[in-house]
Amino acid sequence: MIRAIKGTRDILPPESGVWNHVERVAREVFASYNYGEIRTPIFEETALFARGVGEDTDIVGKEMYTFEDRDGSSLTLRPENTASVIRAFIEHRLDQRPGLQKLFYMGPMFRRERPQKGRYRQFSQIGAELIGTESPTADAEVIEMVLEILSRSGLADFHLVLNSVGCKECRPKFMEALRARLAESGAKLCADCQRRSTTNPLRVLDCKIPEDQPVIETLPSILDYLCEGCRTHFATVRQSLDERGVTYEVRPRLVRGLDYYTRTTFEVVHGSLGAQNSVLGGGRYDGLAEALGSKTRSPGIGFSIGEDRLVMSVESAHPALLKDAVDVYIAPMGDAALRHSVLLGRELRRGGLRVEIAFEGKLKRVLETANKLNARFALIVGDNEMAAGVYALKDMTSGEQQMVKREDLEQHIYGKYGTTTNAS
RNA sequence: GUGGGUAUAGCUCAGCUGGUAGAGCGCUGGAUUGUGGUUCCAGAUGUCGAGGGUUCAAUCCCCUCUACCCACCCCA
Repeated sequence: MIRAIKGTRDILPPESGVWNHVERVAREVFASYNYGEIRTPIFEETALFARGVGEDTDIVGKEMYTFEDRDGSSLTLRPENTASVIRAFIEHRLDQRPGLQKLFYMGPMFRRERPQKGRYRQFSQIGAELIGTESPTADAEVIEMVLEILSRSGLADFHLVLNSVGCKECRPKFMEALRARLAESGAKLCADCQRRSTTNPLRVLDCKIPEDQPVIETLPSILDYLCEGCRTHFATVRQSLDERGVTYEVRPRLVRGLDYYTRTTFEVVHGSLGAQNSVLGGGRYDGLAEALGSKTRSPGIGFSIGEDRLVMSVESAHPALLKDAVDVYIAPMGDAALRHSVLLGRELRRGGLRVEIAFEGKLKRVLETANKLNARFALIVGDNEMAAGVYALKDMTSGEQQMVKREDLEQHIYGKYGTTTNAS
């Protein structure tokens, strides 16, 4: 048997309905903030990610799906989308367009990691980029927007953590101080942290081992090293969030996995996700466009939601979304009734109802199926009905059945249930 | 890349100190020629993950492999 490749999976109904639900919500929210969709290729020149994401990141170092094309060039399946968006921004001279560039995307990304709960080799992200402003109010607006997507998707108990990682002026000073401190007292830390001290000192700050905490407490905080510009920028971001009523936790030890972040970084975590509790991450990247060859300075801020994880959280909060139901299940009795039902069903469908017509089977069997499919109504079409021009409409929940004229069907169905609420 | 767990029917899982398999759900038909949900009856479905070893005999014990899950690293 041929199976899906490790770390990839099929999304089947009814779960695919939850995916559609969160994507629909995201599109609505993006539209309300005036973002337009950008669709970039799924593979790019390897150099784009090497330069854009950062040579020293794990993503570039060991997780990319890279392959050689027939002409010998090196291509890579996109491990994230910000680099591609900036590449497109530069390539199409979007900096020359009026106003800010506000772009969103959704789609699959690829990283060759060991799969586990909430982590796949092909996974999907929903993200957005706001390019062309350094305004801290923009940072706050982007954060507000992404939280709006979460809450309108049905998530309630998520937690926003916020930090500033400084700029190319002040971060090196902090890194220097951090390395110095680690050189002094690093020997008291766990083996992992000793390794991190040289490979990725920032990660030491994020260590969860209780025994290491006393030492970690004494390590310098980035917030104490911010330059004047970064300090006021961060203060204004916080003020704007406060004024919007957005609650957050400032976590000076919040570390992001990509090299391009400057100033504001943020992350949202949610329980129910296992060890991978981060449902989205984002931040500002003021130097990225120039690093990728832009002639004009094009500061930006963006985020990306782990759609797989968001869906997982929404499902745990709203199991009902996984129960999709047909509105009307039509049970024709005999060939003439079936031909009649086809046209009747089409009318109801055009009226916006979710309708299924049983092509074969005895009435008892058909009603059984209607029941198993959670049909709200069964509509029985037999000789009596066709002759009289009325149909037996059966409410599958209450069991009540009444004869309804053709033109009154929709009214009866909607009258009882309002509009349909199917996720998909 | 490293560690742990699991692998038996379509699904969820039982299966004792070795004697080649069971339940629930689902599926098919019937009790009921035009009425589902609750009952009742009957039925179909397994290379017991793969390969090798021990044994008279292996789903069970041993070895190897593979897949999946969880965790580490790291991240969405």
